[in-house]
Amino acid sequence: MSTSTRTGRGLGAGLRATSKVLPEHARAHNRSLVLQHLFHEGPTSRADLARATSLTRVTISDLVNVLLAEGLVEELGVQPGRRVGKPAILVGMRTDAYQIVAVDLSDDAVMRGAVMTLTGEAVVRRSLPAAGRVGDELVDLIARFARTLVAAATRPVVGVGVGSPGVVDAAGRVIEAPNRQWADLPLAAILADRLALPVHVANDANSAALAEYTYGGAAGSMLVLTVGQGVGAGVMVDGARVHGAADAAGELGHVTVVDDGEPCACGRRGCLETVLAAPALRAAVSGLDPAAADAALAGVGRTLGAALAPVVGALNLADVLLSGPPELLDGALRTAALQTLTERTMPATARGLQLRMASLDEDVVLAGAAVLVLAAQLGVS
Amino acid sequence: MSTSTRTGRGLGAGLRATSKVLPEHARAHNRSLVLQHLFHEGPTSRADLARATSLTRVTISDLVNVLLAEGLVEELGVQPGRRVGKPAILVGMRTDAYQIVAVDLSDDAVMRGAVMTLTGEAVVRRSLPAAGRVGDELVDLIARFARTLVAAATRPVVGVGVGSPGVVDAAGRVIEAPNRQWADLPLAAILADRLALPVHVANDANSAALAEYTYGGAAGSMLVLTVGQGVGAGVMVDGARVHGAADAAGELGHVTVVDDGEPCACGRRGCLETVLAAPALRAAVSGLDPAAADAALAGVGRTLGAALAPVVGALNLADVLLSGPPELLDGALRTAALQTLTERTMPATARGLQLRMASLDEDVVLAGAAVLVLAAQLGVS
DNA sequence: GGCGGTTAAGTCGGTCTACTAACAAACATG
DNA sequence: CATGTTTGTTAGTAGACCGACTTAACCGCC
Repeated sequence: MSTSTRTGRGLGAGLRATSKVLPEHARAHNRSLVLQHLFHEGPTSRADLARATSLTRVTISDLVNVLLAEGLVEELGVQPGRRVGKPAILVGMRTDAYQIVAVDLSDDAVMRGAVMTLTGEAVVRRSLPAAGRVGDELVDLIARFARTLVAAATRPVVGVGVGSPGVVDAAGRVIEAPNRQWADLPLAAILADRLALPVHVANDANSAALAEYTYGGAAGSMLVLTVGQGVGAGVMVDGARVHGAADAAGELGHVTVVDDGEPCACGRRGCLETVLAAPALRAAVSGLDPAAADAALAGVGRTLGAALAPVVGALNLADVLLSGPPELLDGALRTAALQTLTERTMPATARGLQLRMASLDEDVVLAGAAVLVLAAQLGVS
Repeated sequence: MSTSTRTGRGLGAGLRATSKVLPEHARAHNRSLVLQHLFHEGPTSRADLARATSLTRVTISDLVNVLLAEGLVEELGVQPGRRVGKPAILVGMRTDAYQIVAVDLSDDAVMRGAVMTLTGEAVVRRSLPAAGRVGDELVDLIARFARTLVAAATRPVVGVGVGSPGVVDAAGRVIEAPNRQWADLPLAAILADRLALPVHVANDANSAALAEYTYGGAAGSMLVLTVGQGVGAGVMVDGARVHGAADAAGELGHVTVVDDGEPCACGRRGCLETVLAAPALRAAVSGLDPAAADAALAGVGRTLGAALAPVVGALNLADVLLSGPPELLDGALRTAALQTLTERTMPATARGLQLRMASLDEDVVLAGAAVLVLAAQLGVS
């Protein structure tokens, strides 16, 4: 008999909080399963949904009836193909019945926003100069901006998604965003209160990763590098977004990659950002003839490849995506980076690895903000 | 109305399989929640369990009754502290009522195994020379070895855990392990069949990470580097083990870290293993006076720190653990690696980062194999 | 010493969820 | 036109959790 459960080594060290699961949560999960299938695979009959989810037809019918009543799905008539038996009635997700409001704060000079369909397409676009606005004033501006977007929506709005620079926790609290003079700011909660809508906030580069995963068809183990004024990253591992111990996952821009390199805005030297950010790349190739420019870009590519190799090796990533100006990234730089990456990782790791351009354009962050809402409100991603 | 759900960009690309959840799965989850609490926090009253899990006392009593009937928990009398109200009856997990058989295949010369308590302590140890045994012959040997361990157990055996080199998928199939001449070998299924017990197999370094997480009190975002004949790694992200796109996560040993470095067994040059594996370290310091040896080790530490910086930055890890010979690792090497890591990542990342020795000794892999069983059979980790 | 207040645990009935079994509807085929 | 096949619905059942009530055991205070 053992009154001393704690004689083991180091037991009881960390409290791994997990929360209870009720039958209703199970139902919510199954409901999401149905939506997820309809979202990614298109209209499907109840019987096929049952086969795909391995739930019974009865349960599927029940779930579909609820979704029909909510207006999230609709019946689309009988399936075209003529087969034996009673013809199936197709059920499809009404991706145009609801809309999502997305806000992109990654550019500190201009706030960008859109009303989007559930499939990630912008219906209405707005932007607003925001240079110099910081702190609470900026929050006010965002709230007003979001309100105009909500007003511009032509369908009921499911929620509001925000991609913000800085460190953002899972609850949408901005832990720190120096450029915006934000610290420990519960941005999601504030906006949810003012807009009376569900609001979800995440780091902009992490949002980009979500967008490429959900809308861009990227693999479940992948990394997205966003190259713009700075360099950011978002990582998905085994189909889940990586948050990190202090919600700061993806901070690759300020990892040192060049010994005794150029000084960086962060105060140190040789950060990835000092060679890979768009301004740095433009400076590196300005005034050079094409061949020399390619050589310069290839050099950056090799540096990038060397920096990514340990990450790819440790996580066995399937996709590495570059998001940013294609004229700078999608050429010698990408080729050299892929070659270096392949050379510096073992074949088992490099096999099946892709290093390609992100498939979404400058709307990545907006689309990712939409995915935040989609995932949280409907369980679809 | 939208018959064209698939007009979005790239929708329907990847099938993200998730399986249905039934109420009984919810119950299994809640049951694990109770066990998890008892395991990590020690004996607890039903009422306290209810408060900790936010389930009701009714449900907790029901779950506890089932666990009592199974002999997994026991009543331990009233709580010592005298307070108002009816004294609570403590319920404790009977960590000595069941045992786990663990096998460590990381050393190709000798197979190590143990009968372990649920708290990860070895009760019986066995080892068996295995040099030269490969392929099916080795599988036979493992099966017989495991059978003797099962026979040596003094309590009912919950299951068998195996830590193996090579790439192992979630189902315990060894995708490839060149040294053992294994390819696409369903090791877990074979052993489960022969032993008539649940068997779980995972990569040895990944097992080590699990062990440090569960028994060693490591954070939920961490990386364990195992340094021995070779170099392996296991990664946990946000409390979950990383599998990787092709189940090859943690292959850091063969990431290139030195340009034009020493040739490696894998056929390439300058792999981390060529500088960090125990034989390489011993060779690097042999015949040197202490100061020169420390300088050599510090050099390796700096190389290691530079290789880990991108990983730590991308994942925002809280812990990096070194498992291996302390006389080589726990000195100048570790200090230099930590310093380099701190210098090469941004403060937000480096803050709260620890680089320390693993807290478990040479039993790490065995303990990790036990966690495989613990997690899969009882939901505790 | 008795009595109210407090906390722990068990009991009973109700709700929710998904399942099995059986059935009606609609179509293709011979 | 009968038969077989597939779809979707209806009715009944078992599991899982909860709220409300009850019993049990203890403290403290008049």
